[in-house]
Amino acid sequence: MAQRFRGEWTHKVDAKGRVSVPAPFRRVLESVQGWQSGDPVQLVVVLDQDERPCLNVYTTDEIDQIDDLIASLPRFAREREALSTRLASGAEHVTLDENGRFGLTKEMRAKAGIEGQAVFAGLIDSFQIWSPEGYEEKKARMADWIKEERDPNDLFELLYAAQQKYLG
Amino acid sequence: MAQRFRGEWTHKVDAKGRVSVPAPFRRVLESVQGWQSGDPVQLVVVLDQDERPCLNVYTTDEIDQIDDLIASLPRFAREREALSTRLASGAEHVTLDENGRFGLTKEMRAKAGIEGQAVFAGLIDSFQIWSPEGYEEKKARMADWIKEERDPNDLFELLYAAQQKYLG
DNA sequence: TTGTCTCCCATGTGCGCCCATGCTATCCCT
DNA sequence: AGGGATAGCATGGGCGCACATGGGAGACAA
Repeated sequence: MAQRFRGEWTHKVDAKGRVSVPAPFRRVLESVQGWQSGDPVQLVVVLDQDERPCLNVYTTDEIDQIDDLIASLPRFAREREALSTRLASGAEHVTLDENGRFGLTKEMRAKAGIEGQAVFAGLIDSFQIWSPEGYEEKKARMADWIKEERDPNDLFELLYAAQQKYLG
Repeated sequence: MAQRFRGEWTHKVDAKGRVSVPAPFRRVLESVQGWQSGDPVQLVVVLDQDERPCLNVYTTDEIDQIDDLIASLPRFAREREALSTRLASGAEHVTLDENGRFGLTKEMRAKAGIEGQAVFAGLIDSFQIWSPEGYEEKKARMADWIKEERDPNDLFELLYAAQQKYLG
């Protein structure tokens, strides 16, 4: 089992809009199919599907899987275009420089509300980038949601329910 | 896996009706079967099948697949004729100049409502060209549609649902 | 001619590539 | 255990090239 994205880091956004991807995350990005030492490290940055002010980042393997799902839909289906618009138009293919950095475009920064600092938060098979304030708020909301959704308090119960829902 | 069309760019339409194809899109267009460095870059521009004011652009590989798809439909099916009409009559085979530009005919510009600026929007294996206003409207519609369609919260849920619908 | 499209050449700017710096944590040797 | 060397990492900055855009000259049609 490949390593996964775990942990939180806060990094600076420099004058050119560049951010360093946390080194442990780079290790994961390097673990994709076919990557070799020396190859440029690649990733895909996607605006949040729920229009929250944050960016979702995927490995190329992960995004290939999503692309394949979409490609499996009928070519002119409305769903296909709607999903592609979200997952492709609001996205960007990026390669890291030799220091493990990449540039966030002005639009991306604006939509994610990111200025001087960016929080990198691992989500197992992807990670997110938030402004420090946005991230605090998200964490609070998630905690609330978990409390509402489940009584009483067991995360594993939630996981089990989700499994039932999607895997039958 | 080849790179795919991702991201949004807004480029100018010059006095002669020319537009620059975003460089990352050119890279994808170059990735078609048999292309070599130095070869002219080719693409196919098609008027929208739903008669929206936009242009759909495909790689030559992709258009071949669509042609095959149409050929596989029953010869007298209405869908077949409708699709062929759009894809043949309202389509144009184009090669880029050495700066990565091509000329939009007056007719194309008129039908897509494009004047001073053109928005290029990636859709994984094709991309679209819109006027800035038209594109904003489309995105709003797509967002509305997604909101209606899915209960309550995850875009990927919608993706799974679409798969169920089409693939059983 | 006039208008339209195509092939070149020109230009400025922004982004990506590369080199540099300082910090920290780890390891190794004494 | 302590101290010094070292390697990995976050961050800064400079420079050059690729890219977006403008315009001129020629080709072809009306």
